[in-house]
Amino acid sequence: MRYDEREILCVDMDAFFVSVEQASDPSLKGRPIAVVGSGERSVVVTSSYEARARGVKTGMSRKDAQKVCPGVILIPGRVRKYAAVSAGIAEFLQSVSPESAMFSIDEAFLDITGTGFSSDNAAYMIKSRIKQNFGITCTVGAGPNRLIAKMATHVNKPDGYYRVSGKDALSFMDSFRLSDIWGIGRSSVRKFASMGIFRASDMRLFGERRLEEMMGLPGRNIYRLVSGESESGIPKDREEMKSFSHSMTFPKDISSRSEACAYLLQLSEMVSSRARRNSYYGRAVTLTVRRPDMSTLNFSHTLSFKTSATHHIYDCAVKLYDGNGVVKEPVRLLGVSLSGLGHRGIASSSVEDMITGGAVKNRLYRAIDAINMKFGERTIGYASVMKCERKGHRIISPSWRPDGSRNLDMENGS
DNA sequence: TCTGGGGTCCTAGGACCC
DNA sequence: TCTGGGGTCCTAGGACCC
Repeated sequence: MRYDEREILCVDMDAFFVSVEQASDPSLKGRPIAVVGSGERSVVVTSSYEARARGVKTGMSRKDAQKVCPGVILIPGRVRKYAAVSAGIAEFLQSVSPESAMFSIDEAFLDITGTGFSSDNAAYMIKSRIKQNFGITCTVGAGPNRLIAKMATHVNKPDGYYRVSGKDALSFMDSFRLSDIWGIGRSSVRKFASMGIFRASDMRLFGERRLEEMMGLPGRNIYRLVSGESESGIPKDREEMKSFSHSMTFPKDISSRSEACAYLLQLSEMVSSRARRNSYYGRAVTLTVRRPDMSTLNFSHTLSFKTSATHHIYDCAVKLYDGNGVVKEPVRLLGVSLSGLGHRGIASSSVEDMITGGAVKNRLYRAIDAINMKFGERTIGYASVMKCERKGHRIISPSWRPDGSRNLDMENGS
């Protein structure tokens, strides 16, 4: 296999949210801490290495974390703070190479080919500057493409560095279990295990042709992954969003329609105000319903027009709720998503609205958005939403991007 | 008192049109 | 009238990522 003569770095922050908390409160250093969401049913998002050593894992419920690690310090996440640090890091990395991009809030790729830096020099410089300027450590992986650079960060984590040359790429990939390869998830691992394939080397022995015959295109793509093939280019920051969504797991499963509708209104408002703030309009509304047994259903409907109006999205969500018999069983989670996005729409003025006062509603949304922007989320809102037990807007996620229209306007920010 | 939230991409069948 | 093919849109579901 041949690789381009490129030097790609992957810069991965170590326990990012936790590290930011420790940098701003040094008394937390060296202690078992975990950043969590705020709901009763929220989970661990990130934990310190001390907590990990005592069994705390990402995705664990708060209770389980406290059970395996008594005395663990649970800290509700502050997304704005993390986003600000992430943006600072992005700016710094741009100065190292203009061919760089944050891939998520805590991870970046750089192409340093032609910058005059060797991978080793760039890596050590980046590590020391990030430590100096932001008070946190990171791990750098280097390789001929993005996949290998990313996989190389797994070798010496935390606060490490590892480089893989093009000629070592295959044997490097062969050293991983399938489950540790970026892009191969639990479901694929299970499927391959049933075929007697456990490691990258097993799969390469199995052969690309056979895999493609058995699994089609996805088989071939996975074969290429385990062979260390991937794009070497740096992904440009995506400018256009494809969808906006919000969902909510309730403290207790709900079964009344009126309660569900209040939450649907709240979720519709969260989605549509985000769309309006970023000048998007969407056509497709999807309702997500999770049952107490965790089974999850999606129902969607495509409107004949693009909209960013709360009442259009809400009406659609309620129709999907009513039209699919959702009310018959208790609900653990509800979600509303808007997709089919574009920058032109009819605001809140469908033809019916022109007659029924949509233009008035449109002005009302603008006023509500302006007030909430100025004085804080939900300074003004729907009365039925105010009754909701779960006020939402609190759960954090590591995937929010430091810029653009990703959701940074959450609470618990600084 | 198990199991969050926000995204992207892909597949597959059916409807519908040419 | 019968037949088939291609293309696109819609809906539902799944896999995977951070």
